[in-house]
Amino acid sequence: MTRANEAWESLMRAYAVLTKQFNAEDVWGELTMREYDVLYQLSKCDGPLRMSELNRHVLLSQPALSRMVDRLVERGLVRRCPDPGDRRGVRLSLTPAGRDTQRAIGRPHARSVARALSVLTPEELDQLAAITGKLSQNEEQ
Amino acid sequence: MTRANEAWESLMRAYAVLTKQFNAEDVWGELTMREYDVLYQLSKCDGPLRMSELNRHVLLSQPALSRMVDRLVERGLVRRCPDPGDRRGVRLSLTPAGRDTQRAIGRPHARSVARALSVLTPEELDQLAAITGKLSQNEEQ
DNA sequence: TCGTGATTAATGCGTTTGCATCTACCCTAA
DNA sequence: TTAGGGTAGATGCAAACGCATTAATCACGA
Repeated sequence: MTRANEAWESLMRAYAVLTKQFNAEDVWGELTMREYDVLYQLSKCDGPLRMSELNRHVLLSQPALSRMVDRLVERGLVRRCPDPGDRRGVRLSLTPAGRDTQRAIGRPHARSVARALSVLTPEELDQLAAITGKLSQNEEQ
Repeated sequence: MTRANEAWESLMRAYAVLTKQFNAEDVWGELTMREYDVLYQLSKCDGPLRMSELNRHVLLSQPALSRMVDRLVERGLVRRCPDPGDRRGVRLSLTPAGRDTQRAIGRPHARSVARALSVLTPEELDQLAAITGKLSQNEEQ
């Protein structure tokens, strides 16, 4: 077993353990964690986001994301507008209600995250962010 | 945004990007990535594994895991035996065919992993493993 | 011994997912 | 201008998922 494989396994394990822990917390209200993730990704970019761009950051297949956006639009949390420059495309953005919901859930969730990662030193947090950032950068081989 | 939150987001992003990348590789044959994960977890422990223990390491709800094991048993890859010490429990282990399948898929997948993580130095790999290991250790708050 | 609460895994059921496919649109080159 | 290949996102459908609940067993104290 190489070092790379051990590192990946350890990363997966941390992701699984922490995700389960966060999911068990009682902060999600009317959303699932996956739905929150979509709202969060949209909240980060001020401008509207393309479906395909959003799909790159979310762990869902393209059809699953398409339908999840359907539901979020129906619930009044997300807006789906045609892209003026590309009539195939779609521009997604949060509605005010969507932004409120994201914030209301994001606050306590951020506290959970901070608590779970409080076992790390500030240096380790920086190292973790730097290393994982490097990993997601070279998206294509 | 605290350092902890940035680190967690970066970790999530790396997990999403790499998972999608691995999933797109043509190495999974008759298994899904989630099914492979179950076989892999079983392959790591030589002794039989309890359902609840396995569920701790896999990103699936308890009922979903129960039914996935059903399918894997039906396909002859996993054995489900009663636990002699606790008649509520179940002991899971790989069949020879399950072990073969895990190895056949694990080899090329391990190469994909090594390639994807080759952007990191050996020191970074060690740091990543150490830090994520620390994260999954304090499983309970 | 018995009863109460906790734990383990399975099942009913409505919802969500992924795969394959489809439609609509973009883009380049002949 | 138009044909052909590529890309964006939606849809049909079977499979898989999560939530809530159940059945069976354990464990401990009265």
